[in-house]
Amino acid sequence: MPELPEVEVVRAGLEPAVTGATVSSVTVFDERSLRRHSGPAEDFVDRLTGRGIVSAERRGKFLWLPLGPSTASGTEEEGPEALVVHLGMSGQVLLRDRETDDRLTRIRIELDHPFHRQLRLNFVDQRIFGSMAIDRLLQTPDAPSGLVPGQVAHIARDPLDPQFDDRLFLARLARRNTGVKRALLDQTLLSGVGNIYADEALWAARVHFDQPTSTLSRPRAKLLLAEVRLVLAKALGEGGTSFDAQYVNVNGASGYFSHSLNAYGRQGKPCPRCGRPITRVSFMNRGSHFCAFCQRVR
DNA sequence: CCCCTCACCTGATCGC
DNA sequence: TGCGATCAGGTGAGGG
Repeated sequence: MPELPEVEVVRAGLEPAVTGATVSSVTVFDERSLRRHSGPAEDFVDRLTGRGIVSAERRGKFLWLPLGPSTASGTEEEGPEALVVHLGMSGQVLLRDRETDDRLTRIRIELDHPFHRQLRLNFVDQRIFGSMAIDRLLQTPDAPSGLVPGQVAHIARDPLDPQFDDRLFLARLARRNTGVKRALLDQTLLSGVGNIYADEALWAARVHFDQPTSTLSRPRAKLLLAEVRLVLAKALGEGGTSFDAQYVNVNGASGYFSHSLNAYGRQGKPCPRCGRPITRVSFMNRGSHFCAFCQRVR
């Protein structure tokens, strides 16, 4: 699902259900879904079983559930840990009762919750680009208040984060020597933006995807950042973008934002601004959708 | 250090 | 119906 709005929909759906719950059992059906876990499946299962879940956090497209103290004694000086989830291209976290199975479930986590009683988290992932992992929580240099998993430490804040630093972003962007869409997709520069919302924000700001970052004027860069924020916030308000049942919230429901797309997936259809057809070109092994009239390199 | 390409995967869908 | 080709919203390792 997974750009910022879709991941945030999952995080927000998970939070009330998992906070205060205890992991009662873990089943790994496909070990490839542990690609970001350093260790075998048994290690993942052992370290997760019996742990309490403290909250549900997110940075960019990474999601994590901080864990309470381990019941295994003597190892707590290692510091706090979290269950890290990345949805990749096709991952879902589905909140179910203990009887419900989902096709393509790669990992199943069963929870006991004081109010919601017995729950089941099915991690479903067609392409297995997503993953779960247990990772240590670290203090990051840019976050005096926040702990993030080690594997998320290099990810920048997202533009909806109140602590996102606009001036720092604009300065780093201007120093880049690449095309602006590449920069938008670079999660170490700003996080949460993927192919859909990059194309949508570029369309809204009337910027060509391959405009060199070094020649993008500061006013246009600021406008682009503002449009990134707008499109992310709007999509979040509509429950994310889903074209099919692949992108859903924790209850399996789809978002509505696909009805609001102006450029992404609309090749051949009229640009909502000027009426000329939207172009699709291959770029970075994916599609870039833009209006060749409204969005020109300059 | 920065930038870019590519490998990693499966399943749904489309055209023949 | 069947079969091969094509496509999909992400990330990080490794080469230049």
